[in-house]
Amino acid sequence: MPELPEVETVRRGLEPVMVGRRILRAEVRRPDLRWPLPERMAERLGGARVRALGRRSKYLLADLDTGETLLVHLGMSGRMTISLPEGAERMPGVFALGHPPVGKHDHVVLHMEGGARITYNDARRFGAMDLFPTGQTHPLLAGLGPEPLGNSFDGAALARGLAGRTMPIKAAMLDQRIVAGLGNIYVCEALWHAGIHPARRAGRIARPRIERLVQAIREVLGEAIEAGGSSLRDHRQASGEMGYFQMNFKAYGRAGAPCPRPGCGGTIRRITQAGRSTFYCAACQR
DNA sequence: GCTGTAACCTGTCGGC
DNA sequence: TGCCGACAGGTTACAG
Repeated sequence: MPELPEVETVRRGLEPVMVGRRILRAEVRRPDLRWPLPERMAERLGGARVRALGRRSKYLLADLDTGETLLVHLGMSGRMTISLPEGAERMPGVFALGHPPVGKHDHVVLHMEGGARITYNDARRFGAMDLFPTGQTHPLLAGLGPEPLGNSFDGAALARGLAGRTMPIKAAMLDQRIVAGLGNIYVCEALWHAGIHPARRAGRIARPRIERLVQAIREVLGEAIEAGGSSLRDHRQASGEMGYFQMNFKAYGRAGAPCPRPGCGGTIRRITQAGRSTFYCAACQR
């Protein structure tokens, strides 16, 4: 699913209906996501006020005034959608009024102060939720590498992460310990922009090309967030709207199409690496 | 310790 | 129209 831009888009959509507001009631309809939901989650969320809504890598983090933080991961197919009751005052980021009927894969529903309803839907149940003491580091966050849009991510940091690695650069960029938040789509896109072949050994990429890759990652992620993420099968913004970055894909999902780099003339190819599809241009990615 | 692969679960799409 | 297999944005466990 959702890679960093999609999760950030969802976070921005949820912020106006969550931050500063109380969760009046939490409804757990199915407790077995990737792991069982935390004990008494509905009781622990009910009545809590959301102090802040942040993001680390692909995880959403809601700090509550109960001293706990709600961690949410959307897995491959998870969605968080907002609905407002009929007749409610319109809010930024929410364009539809009226609560839709609860769906088969709506696993958790948060009834918010102000009338908004936030629904966590995840058909494949690869997603996760947990509660942990605010200020502590959750085990799932402990080993994460630098945020690709943060100040600590630069050529030197990436070079340190790749040093000595014999795995393909594509696999290394998907390793959340090296850089956190990238997934299959944006790794393919960033490697295309940087002109780096996805099968190249990670530890053998020259420093100037690593710098170029860092720049490509920042640009691709930044542009994707501005476009509201990419909507393929499952992703929607919290408002229910689609994202539009898929219109800008240069390599991902374009097997057989001409490489869009001016003057290249190559063709986008699809290969399988570590069981995942990789799209690249063999002519201009070396 | 590092790397590659299978598995988790469900929906969608294309081919026959 | 219906069935079947391939594939899908992530992450973990395990084998080599």
